[in-house]
Amino acid sequence: MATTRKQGRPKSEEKYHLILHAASCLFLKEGFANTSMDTVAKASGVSKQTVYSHFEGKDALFKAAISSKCRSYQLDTQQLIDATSGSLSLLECLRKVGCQFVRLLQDPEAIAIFRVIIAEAVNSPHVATLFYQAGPEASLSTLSDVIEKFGEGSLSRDIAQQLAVDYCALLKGEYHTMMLCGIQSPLQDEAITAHVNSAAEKILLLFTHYTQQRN
Amino acid sequence: MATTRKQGRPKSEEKYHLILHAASCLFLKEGFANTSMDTVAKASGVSKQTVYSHFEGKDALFKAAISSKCRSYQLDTQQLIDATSGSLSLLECLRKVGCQFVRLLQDPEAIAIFRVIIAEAVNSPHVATLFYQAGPEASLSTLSDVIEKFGEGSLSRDIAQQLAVDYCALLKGEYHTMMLCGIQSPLQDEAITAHVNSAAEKILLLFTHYTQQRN
DNA sequence: TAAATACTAGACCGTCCAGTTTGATATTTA
DNA sequence: TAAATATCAAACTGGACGGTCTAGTATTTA
Repeated sequence: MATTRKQGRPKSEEKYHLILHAASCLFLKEGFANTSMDTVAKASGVSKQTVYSHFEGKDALFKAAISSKCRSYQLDTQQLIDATSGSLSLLECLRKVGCQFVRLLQDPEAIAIFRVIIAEAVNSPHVATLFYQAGPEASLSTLSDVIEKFGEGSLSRDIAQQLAVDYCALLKGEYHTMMLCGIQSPLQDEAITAHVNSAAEKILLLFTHYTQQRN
Repeated sequence: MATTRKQGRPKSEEKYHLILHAASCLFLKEGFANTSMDTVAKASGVSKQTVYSHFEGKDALFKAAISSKCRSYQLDTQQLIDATSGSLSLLECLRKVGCQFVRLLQDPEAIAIFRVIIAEAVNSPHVATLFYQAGPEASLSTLSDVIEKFGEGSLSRDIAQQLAVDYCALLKGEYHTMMLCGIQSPLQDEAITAHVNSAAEKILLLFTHYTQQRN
């Protein structure tokens, strides 16, 4: 019984992914309510019945589509860990991760995910939780690891965590809210750098304040 | 022609407000898509036709309802202005406005407005802009006035503005995002005070840093 | 009183849409 | 080949909803 294959024609994995991809795009572009199952079927080049054979219903499809998108939106944690063991100073390290973070915040698709999540948070709390854990929570946790490491023992885990939250908050600033409201377009590269530098310096100031306090 | 009264029975102002109130509640609780005109009519104790006689259609009603709600969600600016001319220190002043701000951020109804605005930002950009100006923008502007005043000339308008944004960002922290995602309930009073104190101290640190730099 | 407008209750229309059903074809295993 | 399952195309069901229409009643001004 090594491989108990089901009898009959197997479900096409390709079609599964076609459907998922089309659904993700549509949900992000149009929102949950404005995306119909017929449209999804048409967009994936598949019959409606096939959509229903791969996914139980609209809710299940939404959950699957958003979940798959979440996976592709995370900070590059490996790069961060490399940075701490390298020769970078805290300031340089903060700048590096800050740029990554701001680019993530500015990404139109990430904004779209955020919008859809918030809109459906009441109806799909599970999806919202999933998104939060895969996105913000994971980023914060990595960032606070980095900060703690630079503290070299003179910074409690709590304070490191708090500095990570503060840094993210400063990086968001007003831009994030404005983008969610659709009244701010993504920043240019130069503006991003300037913004990140400013935020990183502020955090560094707080960091030295907290580490000195300990001495 | 002092008062050119229209002939016939006048529209009832009371009914207008009943409709608006019911619509606001429903839009906030259920969102735009999940609120039907029939439900609005029923909830306001008015016939459907009357709803349509007071408002052109669902979009117009939404716009009016959200606009009216926005008006009731602002920082108490008068109180802030009083505070600056009183004997309060900057720290005390920051604490005071911070508490007000956090309470606003935590208010379930304010969160609901935010959610609806974000969800409909693409379809109703005008409403989103209106909300942003009446809410966040107005608060920020008042707050930066206060900070600038405390700078007593040694703080440029730009820096004051930036500090105001930073303060708001720190006050939001992760809580705001979490609440929008529905994975955080409002803080207790003690927690609010602690959070506000911590943020205010950080801003004070930055404030003294920037003012000393000028000397 | 007469004209004009507001309001009600409910039927009605057209559309959209989630999900089902049907009947034929394709693919896979036994 | 036969049984089993996937897929397709298209029709269909049932319900929700935005918006209109009707016919009768209420209120206001001239």
